[in-house]
Amino acid sequence: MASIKDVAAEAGVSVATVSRVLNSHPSVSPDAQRRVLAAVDVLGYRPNAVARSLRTDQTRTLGLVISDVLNPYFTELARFVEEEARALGYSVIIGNADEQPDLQEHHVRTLLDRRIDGLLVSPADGSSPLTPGAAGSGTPMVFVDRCIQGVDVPVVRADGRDAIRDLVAHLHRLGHRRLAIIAGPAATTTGNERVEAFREALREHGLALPDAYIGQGDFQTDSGRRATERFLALPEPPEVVFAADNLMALGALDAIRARGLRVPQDIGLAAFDDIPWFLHTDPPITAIAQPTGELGRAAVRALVDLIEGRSPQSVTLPARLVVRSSCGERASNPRSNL
Amino acid sequence: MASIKDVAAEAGVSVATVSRVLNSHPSVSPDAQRRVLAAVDVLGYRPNAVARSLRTDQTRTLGLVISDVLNPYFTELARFVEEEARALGYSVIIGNADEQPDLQEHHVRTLLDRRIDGLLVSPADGSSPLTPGAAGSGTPMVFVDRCIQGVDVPVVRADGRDAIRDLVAHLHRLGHRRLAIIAGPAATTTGNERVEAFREALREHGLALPDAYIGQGDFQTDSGRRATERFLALPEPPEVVFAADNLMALGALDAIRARGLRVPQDIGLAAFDDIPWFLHTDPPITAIAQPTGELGRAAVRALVDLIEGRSPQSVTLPARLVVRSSCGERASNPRSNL
DNA sequence: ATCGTCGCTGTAATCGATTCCACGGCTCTG
DNA sequence: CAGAGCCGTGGAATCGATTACAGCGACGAT
Repeated sequence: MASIKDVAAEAGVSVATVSRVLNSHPSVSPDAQRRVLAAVDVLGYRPNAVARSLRTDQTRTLGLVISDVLNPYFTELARFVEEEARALGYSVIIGNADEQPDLQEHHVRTLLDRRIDGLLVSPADGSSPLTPGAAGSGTPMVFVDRCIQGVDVPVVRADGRDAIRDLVAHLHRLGHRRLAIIAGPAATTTGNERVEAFREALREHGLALPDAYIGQGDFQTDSGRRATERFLALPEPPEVVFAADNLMALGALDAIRARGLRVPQDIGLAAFDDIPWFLHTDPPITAIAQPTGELGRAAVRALVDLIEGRSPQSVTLPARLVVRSSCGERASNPRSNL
Repeated sequence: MASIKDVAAEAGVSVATVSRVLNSHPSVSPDAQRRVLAAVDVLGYRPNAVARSLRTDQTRTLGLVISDVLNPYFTELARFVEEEARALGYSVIIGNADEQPDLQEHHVRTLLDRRIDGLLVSPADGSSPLTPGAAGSGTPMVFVDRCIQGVDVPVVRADGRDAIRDLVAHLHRLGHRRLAIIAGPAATTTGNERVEAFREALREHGLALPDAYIGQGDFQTDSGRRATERFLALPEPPEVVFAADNLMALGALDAIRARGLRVPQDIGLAAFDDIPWFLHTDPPITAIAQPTGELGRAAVRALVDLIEGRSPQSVTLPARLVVRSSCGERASNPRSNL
């Protein structure tokens, strides 16, 4: 592949001049510029980003470490992140942690080795040592969706508290009293927060959240299935199951079907995270929607602010309840929540 | 961030020795090795992958350009690709083309600029000039899922012909005669092939595929919706709609619902690409499943073969029909297709 | 005693870019 | 007309690694 030297030779100028033309530096004569551009064209030259990065100490690349690419919520987030980053002139390298702390470590390390300009992380596990360490390594970093307590890094996330309160009110209005939750891993902030918000909302209605109604999940389909099976085996099973993410809701649906039960007649189901498929499940699933696009864009903007020396603030956006029919009542206007 | 020089100084050796230790070169004294390792530890040194890549002319990175990350099929493919690549010591950078040729160009160019060691592409559009050009650029390349005719590059893909024949036979057995297809873009091989296989399978049953029963889609949800609306407005609408990918099937389901029709009583629906959600839609959707994991792994192995100087062959794996109930008959044993 | 060999180490070139500095030639000014 | 200033340009240092080559002791063989 042609290098800057080849271009310089072809154009009859020095590499310095070629570099200046390529970086649109002002002091280049029109003639030299023309010759360089022609040489670039002839040779099909493309600057070597690796060499450039080494010299300039910037890669114009952002790292994004997400907990699980197969989760449509994160896929969507990743898409928006890439879009916004591209608009700002950055590329994005995605690392998929698959909810495994050591995989998360691996990706953070790899990305840091590549000298990415900034890191966007949705930590799978707060207790892993490297990720906080990365914060201290001087690489700009922003948490998205989830965070690690006690690490001083801007966080961009959605607050589901109000939406969960709305959900519980909705369920209470429908006459449901025995409400269960499938929680995420205790190591994640989103795992804890959603349980706490749920518990608090229940308390406002004079309801308790017994331990038996808290299923321990890990944000993966299987754990939703297992937790639901345990609920259904209880002497007094819950009337509604609320899954803390969409994959566990899918697992819950599996488990309910396998028992030969129907939603919502026999048991209600609601989920955190709304995805297009929830409209088409049997029945359509009531869910809490996060403003994924805004989240992704805000996260990139915060990170780029950090990289370019401005100081960003943390961002918290509201989530909202989308009522469908999986808890016992079809939304009054079925088209309204499409 | 500490560089190799700092480590050399700290350990009291030259940079050459440090490099040798880091690359486990044989001729280093145990003493020097110990001192270097200690220095690495003290400084928290990590080799700069950018500098290393510049010198060695290899990045140990693969590029993967896919047509649409939001399509669960591609997401899954990407996951398996990353997994296999990691096992072989490579990282993966994903570029999402969003079915737009110019975005695809952008990503291919960016990846090439980064001097990735190899490129895995699922071309959104065969007519774009850069991607074939990239093949000539000396960067190893493999097509996955889709290919560009006339470009001499190994292809790893699934052949849906037999599965489509099975599907048509299944539909015929159920008494359906008016079968329509929502095709993918004509510029993609998968777009054409599926229509041709469908047409051929129909012919075997003495059925025709009138133009009115071929909807032009672009593998996106909306196009599935629009094509289906057109089908339903026909004086004699089809009895079954076969969508050439899962997103268009989703759109078709939307359109059918919006008309107040029921699946499968009023109209049947089948899709190419099977995804977990199809089990939980109303009704569960009959689909053609690709061996995504095998596809992703085979693609990476072929690419790495190419990179490391072995000569890989193209791979074609069979897809298979998964019968559910969206075409009029519940599978005999509902658990058998989970 | 001398020479070759072997093991270990350091010096320096190199990868492909960016950028500081100096220099030659020109114009402008006093 | 001399000196200052500016413009365009090239030479060379630099980023952080890898690696060819040479040097240097120690040791064994002759």
